[in-house]
Amino acid sequence: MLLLKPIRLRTRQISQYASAASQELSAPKAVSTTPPKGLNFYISTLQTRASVDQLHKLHAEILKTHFSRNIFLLTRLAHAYLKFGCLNIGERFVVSIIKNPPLFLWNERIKCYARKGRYRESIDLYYEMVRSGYKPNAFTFTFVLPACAGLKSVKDCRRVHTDVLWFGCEYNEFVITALIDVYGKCGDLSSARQLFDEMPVKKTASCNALMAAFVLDEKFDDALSLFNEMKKLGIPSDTITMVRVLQSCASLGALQQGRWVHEQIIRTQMVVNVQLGSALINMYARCGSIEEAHHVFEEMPKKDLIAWTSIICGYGMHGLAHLSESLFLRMVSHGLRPDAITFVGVLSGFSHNGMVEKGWYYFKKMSDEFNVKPVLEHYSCMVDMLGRAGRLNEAENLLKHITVKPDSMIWGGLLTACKIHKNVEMAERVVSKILELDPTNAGWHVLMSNIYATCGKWDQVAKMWGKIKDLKLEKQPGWSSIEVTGQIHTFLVFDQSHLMSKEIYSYLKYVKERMKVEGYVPETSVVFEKVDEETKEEMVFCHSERLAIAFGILSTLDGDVLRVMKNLRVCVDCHNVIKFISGIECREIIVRDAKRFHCFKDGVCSCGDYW
DNA sequence: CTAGGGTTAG
Repeated sequence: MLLLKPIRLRTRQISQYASAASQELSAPKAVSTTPPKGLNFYISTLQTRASVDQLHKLHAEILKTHFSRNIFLLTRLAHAYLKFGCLNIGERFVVSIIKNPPLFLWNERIKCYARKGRYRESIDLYYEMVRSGYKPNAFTFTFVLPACAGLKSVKDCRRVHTDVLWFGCEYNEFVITALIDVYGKCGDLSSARQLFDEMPVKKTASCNALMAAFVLDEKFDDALSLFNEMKKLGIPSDTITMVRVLQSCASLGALQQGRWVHEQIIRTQMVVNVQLGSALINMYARCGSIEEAHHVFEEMPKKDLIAWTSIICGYGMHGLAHLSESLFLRMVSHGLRPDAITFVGVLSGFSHNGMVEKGWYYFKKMSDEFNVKPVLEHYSCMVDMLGRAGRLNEAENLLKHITVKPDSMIWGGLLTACKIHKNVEMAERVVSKILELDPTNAGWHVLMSNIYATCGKWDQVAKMWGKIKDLKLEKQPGWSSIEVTGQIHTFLVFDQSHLMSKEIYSYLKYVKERMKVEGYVPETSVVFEKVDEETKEEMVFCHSERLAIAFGILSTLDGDVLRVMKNLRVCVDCHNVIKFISGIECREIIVRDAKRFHCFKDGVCSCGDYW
């Protein structure tokens, strides 16, 4: 109690000085006649400086007074510089003048390093501080923990976490939220969840942090249940919550839920800022409704680079490369500078449409005109584009001459092209490169064995599968999902676990018979195992996308659009069957595969059978 | 004298 009084007195004193100072500033002539300024004047003026420039001027003024060696004032000055992000100047003060900085200055330094992305230095400074005998407080932890997140360092995170307990900050909600965030970003979801569960009072920010952890770990269902839980508990959602929820809907392909969230945003008159707008565009695009994505885009009052990039990528994914290009040109005419990601969107769009010349043109334009240096992803688009178009030698040549080190994915694009164009010789060359870089991924072995199978080299196929078995590699199973009345249903290959399994299989049988009447022969070349023709038919018959679509047809109304998601690429036979179903059922069927969208309507697909 | 969670591709 006794301590409070002088502090109150001092605050009043400072504000008196401050108002005197502002009067002084509005009457410039009076400067020479005013009495010398006191310490309090400088301290309060320091807090009101709006720019580094103003701070420099005040600094110069202080150096001319007898306060030039006043540690208290210089500490505040260093603090003010650090608040503006002037790390070098701030640090110079600490090194040369302020030998024993007070806690708040340590905190500000740790924060400054962390915000500049110099995470290691931020964390090391924290350790140095503790070693020097300072007691960190809750502020310290909320500054150093994001640095641990930046490095994704669980080791540092745990060490700091023990300090949180040791110094008694484990009940501070800011600290807990920061801890949830770091554990989430480091991939330790269970620690994040445990901290969250033990929180007595949960708030919006802590929910958002856990939701981010779910999304990062691809636990989208959990993210959505947490969102529902928030509503039940009466915890308000904000734009950050909505961004996370929309990301989850986008990943799940849950269009109906996404639409519902959009309605909520409109109903609650939430401000649609660029982040939320981009998240909406992305959700609609990735859920197969490019029209709605475009609508959101046009309605956004302010569009930044990311909003433009989102819609450009959206059109690219949907195989509408000409629209993607015209939006790109519109963006440039609005004076925005495209970045590396914008070009990935544009180039991948051309790649899906086989527009090789346009692709090359933009690839050159990128560095010549926009000063964007090509990185691995751009080369990857070009290799896919050339390879898919059958220009395998050009693709291989490009890969040999790039300045960056190719990864297994980019070689993988070429390997896929080798499969499409049945070039075993190049494939063998390519796969050896891939296996040097990524020897334990079963996917490459499978792909290579499939290439051997297309050419009838069954002894080699057997050899590849032998390797998979010897190395105990696991093949990624194919799955597809579909949203029906807001519920996501997931199917695996051969899946018979669904409640409507019987109906699904008999529907598919019916489709097959109708197709056979019209002269359809199952495209069994996609089955790469040496089994008889009948078994092969059975195997493609049970592909997951087919099960999902059959279920969709059986459980929705005539004319409803079906939207299906698949983790791998669609096989040729399924592509034929889906085209047929879209014709006989008069349905629009939109399938999102690992790379792009296929929109089936009236017996044809938007990809023009090029994928 | 300082606080936590956010947008785009592959």
